[in-house]
Amino acid sequence: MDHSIIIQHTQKFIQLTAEEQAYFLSLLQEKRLNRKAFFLRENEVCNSVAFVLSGCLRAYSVDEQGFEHILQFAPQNWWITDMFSVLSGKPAHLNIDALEDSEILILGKKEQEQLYLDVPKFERYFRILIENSTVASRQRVLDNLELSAKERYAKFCSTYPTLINTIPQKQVAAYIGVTPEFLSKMKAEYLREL
Amino acid sequence: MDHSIIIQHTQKFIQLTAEEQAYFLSLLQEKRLNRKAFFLRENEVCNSVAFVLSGCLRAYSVDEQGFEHILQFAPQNWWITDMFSVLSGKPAHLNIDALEDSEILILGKKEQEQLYLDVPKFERYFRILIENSTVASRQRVLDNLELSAKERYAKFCSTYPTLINTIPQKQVAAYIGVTPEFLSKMKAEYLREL
DNA sequence: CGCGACGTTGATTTGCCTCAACGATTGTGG
DNA sequence: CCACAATCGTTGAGGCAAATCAACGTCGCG
Repeated sequence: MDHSIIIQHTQKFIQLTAEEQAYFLSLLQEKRLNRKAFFLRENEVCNSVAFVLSGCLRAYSVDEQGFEHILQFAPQNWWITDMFSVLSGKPAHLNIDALEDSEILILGKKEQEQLYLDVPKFERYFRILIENSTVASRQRVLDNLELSAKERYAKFCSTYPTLINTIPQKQVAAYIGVTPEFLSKMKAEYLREL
Repeated sequence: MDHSIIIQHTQKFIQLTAEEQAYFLSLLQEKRLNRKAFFLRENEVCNSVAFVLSGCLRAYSVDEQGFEHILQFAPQNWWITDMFSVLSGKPAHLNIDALEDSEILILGKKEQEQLYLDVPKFERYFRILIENSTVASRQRVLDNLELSAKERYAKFCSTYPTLINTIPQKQVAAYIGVTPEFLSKMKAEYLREL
């Protein structure tokens, strides 16, 4: 696996010495996830965070009628976890699995806390990531309140241009909050307009 | 104004000496906001965070058709700001105003950064708050995806029992994402069932 | 080959919106 | 202190966006 990817990612936010890089990598556990394999199942307690080296993961919940609703996609260079479970120590509400064969690096909660103590720069790294995550999820709340299904689809296409061509369309539907049938009809109408 | 309220709030998360408390308070600027007065207007750059001592604020955006969509209520003991604008230095998308006569304490961005340097415990305080905020807004995204309007209303009532009786019903509608007319009809139906 | 997952399309239904009219309450200026 | 406007909540008739249900074609894969 190519671990340089995660180092490159940290370098967008903080400067690390070679020793700090090596130490950081030593705390990470690598793992392959085949398509449909789980990183986390609901009702398990989650005590780690995953970084995606290749492939794509998703976090979703399943409602009473068995429908999946996707909270987050995590393609290359994204972190993913159930923050509620990690912070509270309670069982997760989310499922996290792989949409395609993927390679991930896992950072345990204990290792993360130790990392903060040994290399405080990482506090900054993760703080920036969580700040961005908060801004993004708040914006998504507003998008769901003010945009129509068509507008949400258009916004998704412009925000995640690479994902549209790689993941099944029904996964996009489960993210923007419409049925797969309706998304299909929207696309047909959209293309007819061109 | 009763500044002890904010000290009590910090004490839920961190332990402060008398000196640290006094220093913290010295960085805060107090302000009265009458009903309908703004803390922030969209297109302004926001460079501070507000803590509500009394009253209630709200953060909302206005769509193309002039409809308001509420992202957050901030009653007593809540912090509120446009995090996107504070972090990026770009113009705010949100409006923040007072639903009733309110008293707030304002912490400027510079003062906050100085506070982190002088009393690192506050990094922990604000980190915990932002973590909780992330978990909450992510959960709200899922709620909007999987719950019906009736269920969202029921959840709002159980999550914010005090707010239901103090704020106008149309504000609740703008938060859960329905028209005021439809919320009225839902309530009528709800009461008829009892 | 045959099965399962996916996408498409059509007919029908429904949850929620739109528009309009009407009291009740609040607040405000004369 | 009253008159009036403004805001709010309620109710009803009708409309639309999106869901539901069902049928069918396609593709990848064991």
